[in-house]
Amino acid sequence: MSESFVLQDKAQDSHGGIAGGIPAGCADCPLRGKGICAAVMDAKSGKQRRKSETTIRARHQIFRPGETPGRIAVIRSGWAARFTHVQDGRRQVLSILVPGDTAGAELVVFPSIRVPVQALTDVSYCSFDVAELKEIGVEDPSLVWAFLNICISGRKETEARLVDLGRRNAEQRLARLIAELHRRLRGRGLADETSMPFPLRQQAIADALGLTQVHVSRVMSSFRENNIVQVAGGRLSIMDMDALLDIAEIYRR
Amino acid sequence: MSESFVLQDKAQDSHGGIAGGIPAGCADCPLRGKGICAAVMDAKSGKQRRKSETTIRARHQIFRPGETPGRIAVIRSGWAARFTHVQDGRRQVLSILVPGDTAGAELVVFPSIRVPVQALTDVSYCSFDVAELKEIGVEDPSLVWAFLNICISGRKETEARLVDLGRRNAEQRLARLIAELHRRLRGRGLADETSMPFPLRQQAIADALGLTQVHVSRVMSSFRENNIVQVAGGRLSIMDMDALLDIAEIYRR
DNA sequence: CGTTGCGTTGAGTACCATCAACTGGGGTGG
DNA sequence: CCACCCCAGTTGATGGTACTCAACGCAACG
Repeated sequence: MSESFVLQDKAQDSHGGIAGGIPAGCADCPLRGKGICAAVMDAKSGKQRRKSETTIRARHQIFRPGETPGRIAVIRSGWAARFTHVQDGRRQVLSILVPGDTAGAELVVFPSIRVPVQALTDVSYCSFDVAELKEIGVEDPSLVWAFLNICISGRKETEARLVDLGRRNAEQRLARLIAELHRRLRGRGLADETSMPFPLRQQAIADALGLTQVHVSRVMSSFRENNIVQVAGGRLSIMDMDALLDIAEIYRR
Repeated sequence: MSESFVLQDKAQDSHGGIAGGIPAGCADCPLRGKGICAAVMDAKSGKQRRKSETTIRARHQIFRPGETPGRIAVIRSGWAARFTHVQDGRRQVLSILVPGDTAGAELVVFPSIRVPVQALTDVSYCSFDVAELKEIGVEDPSLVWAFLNICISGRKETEARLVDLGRRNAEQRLARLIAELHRRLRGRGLADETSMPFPLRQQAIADALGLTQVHVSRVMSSFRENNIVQVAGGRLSIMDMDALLDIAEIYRR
């Protein structure tokens, strides 16, 4: 259903305008021209500079609750998850972040982190200083619109997940998660037509879908037995896209 | 968990600044000075005028899917719900709107309605023209920030609900819904310490919590039997706030 | 070669759904 | 005024999806 990432691919401005001002390391970045990066680099003032790229190991946290990092992260490679804990220690994953996604956008409004972000694989990300972004925003509202865009898209995505948890069974949830991830990765050139990188542990899937790891295993097994999807070597292959979308209740035009 | 409505009560500017430009009907509005209304009325340009107040009957829709109303609604009285349908006809309520809440904020980014909004009671609301808002936003970014604020707060709320559906049982979900609504209404002076207006049908609660109406009835009954909450005459009374917050796993400082 | 992490599988169970019957209030029309 | 219906909610019986607990397989790793 919802597009998670509607950020319009802005006109390729690689050779025009502020070409000379492109921060080092962005030149070859596949995310250049999209999302926050596009908005920042389109900004009239040349103030903002990408902070140095940071790398963080799998299982470590990019943002910790209570922190006030003062910077927003754009994932450049690897997968991460935003999550919360409940009383008894179980987790709920709020969203899964793949390259091109933004973490910590709420810092524009709230100074401190309430939703920790954990790297699911080794992750490298670029940081943007919130204070600088705000300054730019004053002169150039298009940046703020870009934020609004990201925020509203993210909310749409969260709401889609809410419907899944409220009104769909485990098979549908899993089928939809897979289809959704595939669609997002495809849109960024990170997956081919029937397969994609898939570093998610079953526990992470369970935490995202409101299930237990054991049950995710069962549903996965049933998908495998029915030749619908298969996971091997860190990749997921969709063997029967029609069946998958059928279970997911996603209809192509 | 989350404040749904963090919009700072801006300084009372009723007698300063643009006092002369306050649209008719706003003068006595309790929402004046909050949220979008505040941002619009603080805007330097005097362009925006509140559209005439609209009233809509219970069960009717404020926004219909596919529509491009070109205006955003701020609920002035009554309750409404944003929802979606799934294949088999069941519904999932994405959020419940009470006076002061905004409906259709996504129209700033997407022109057409994807999430219908239904009035749960008779509802009256004020409309703001999206095109005009955008114009104002160009001159005065603070309006866009107000939108960001609303959007991020809304997302926080949705995510809190996501955790409920993913990781909490029916009792906890209901307790949390009640506590949350009470907190929101309290913040707007629409509820007293232990009771609030409560026009929700059990089916609407079920649709919000991912349950069936029958099960909501059972949980409600158990709350009543344990003297925790009670619904009568369109109002809900919290007889035992400690027990309620305890079930909800909400801890007061 | 023990350990650790991840996934699989089985047995028993709980929570909530489903189906269905029934109550009671409020409106409407005969 | 009463019969009727509709709507919202209650209650009971039954069943299924997903949870819990637990054992086990397997690969990676030190």
